[in-house]
Amino acid sequence: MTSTLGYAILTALARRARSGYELATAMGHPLGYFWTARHSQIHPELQRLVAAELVTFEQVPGPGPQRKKIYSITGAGIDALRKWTVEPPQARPERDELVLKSYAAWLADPAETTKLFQMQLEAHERRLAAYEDERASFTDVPGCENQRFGDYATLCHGISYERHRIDWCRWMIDQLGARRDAGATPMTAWHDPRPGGAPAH
Amino acid sequence: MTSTLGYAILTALARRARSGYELATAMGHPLGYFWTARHSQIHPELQRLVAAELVTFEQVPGPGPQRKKIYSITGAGIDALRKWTVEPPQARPERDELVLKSYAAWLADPAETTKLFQMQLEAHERRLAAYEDERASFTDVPGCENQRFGDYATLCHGISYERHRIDWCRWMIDQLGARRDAGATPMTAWHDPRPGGAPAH
DNA sequence: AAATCCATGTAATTAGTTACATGATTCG
DNA sequence: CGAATCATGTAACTAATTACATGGATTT
Repeated sequence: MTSTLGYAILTALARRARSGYELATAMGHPLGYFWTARHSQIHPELQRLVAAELVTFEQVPGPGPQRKKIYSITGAGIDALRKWTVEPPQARPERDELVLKSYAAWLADPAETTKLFQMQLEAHERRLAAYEDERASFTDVPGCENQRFGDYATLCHGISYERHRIDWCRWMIDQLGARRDAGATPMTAWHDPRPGGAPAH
Repeated sequence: MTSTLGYAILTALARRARSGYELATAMGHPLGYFWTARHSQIHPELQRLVAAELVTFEQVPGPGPQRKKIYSITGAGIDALRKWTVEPPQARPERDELVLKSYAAWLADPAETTKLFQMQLEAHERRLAAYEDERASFTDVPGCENQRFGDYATLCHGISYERHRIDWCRWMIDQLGARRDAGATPMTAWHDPRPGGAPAH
């Protein structure tokens, strides 16, 4: 019955008890990289989770109008989360505006399209660098029963995703700059660099 | 003013005129891989696009209650689409249920989590094989001013994406099976296979 | 005769964003 | 004293899905 947002909140509370405010800001890093919600969505969802007895709260004094609530996950909450974790995710329809733009790119000015992909490429490169820095702060690879395994696994996903995006943006930029008569680069050279030598990242 | 769905429809109509029904089914392949909508969303959006004069329609007889409408893009529609294509996409919050599950995986039974990732891996492998088959049907790489460039570019994106997902799922499965005491595999060996030898795909 | 496809629309509901509303504490 | 932070909530709106509603043509 619980929505995916509900499970995202349970996932966060399983790590430690938090206030609704903390949850809303935690939907920044690292949870926000793969699930986000505003406080206006979080507060009503917490009320539903409390009603379902998957979560409880403890009222603690201020700051603010003395009404800070610290939410924690219950035993039933942990059980529900465990079950949900191993169930196949419900298929979400893909909606990727940049890919859509690439599908319409034949209509646009190649120089302008190149600028767009250049900007996107740089954004992905910045994100990749930040993720790699963060990964470097791990001295060991946490075992899968360790809470920190989640941090590491999602970081690995982020790094892999940014690299995929960087590869594709670079290929797009190359295609957009290719002389029509000289023949475009077949994608294989870009996207299957594993066996032999490859363009350096 | 036009929504992204509006531009997705313009992108489809720029290729050829279609009925609302055809648009709804075209949101299957290939457009559906990066933008989808149901007919209940498409029909009202078409009405808005007609009102904005970005699209016109021609009523043609049946089948059905003699009210089939063939929509085509106008000159103003092409202009609007060209402008939109090179503008930076509006940031969409990431929502990835599988990554969220990986973040909660430390709580779940590793054997069950492995099953989940194994299923996901197989689905990605099937999709990759289908995309690669489709790519093989291209005898040349279309130039970026060619309408078919859009098909090729989005196909390349799909192939790159599926490979990234396959890499990550395999790494997850490996981690979940790793003996805790023997030490987990550092991600670098999986995710940075470029310079040296790498596990075969 | 029934099922499926072609074809277009509206209504109800859920998910999510933006804006509105309030108020104490802390830092500069 | 003003701005930022901590803190919780509701209201209005947009986006999107599911369900409701209709009906002719074609295939089994």
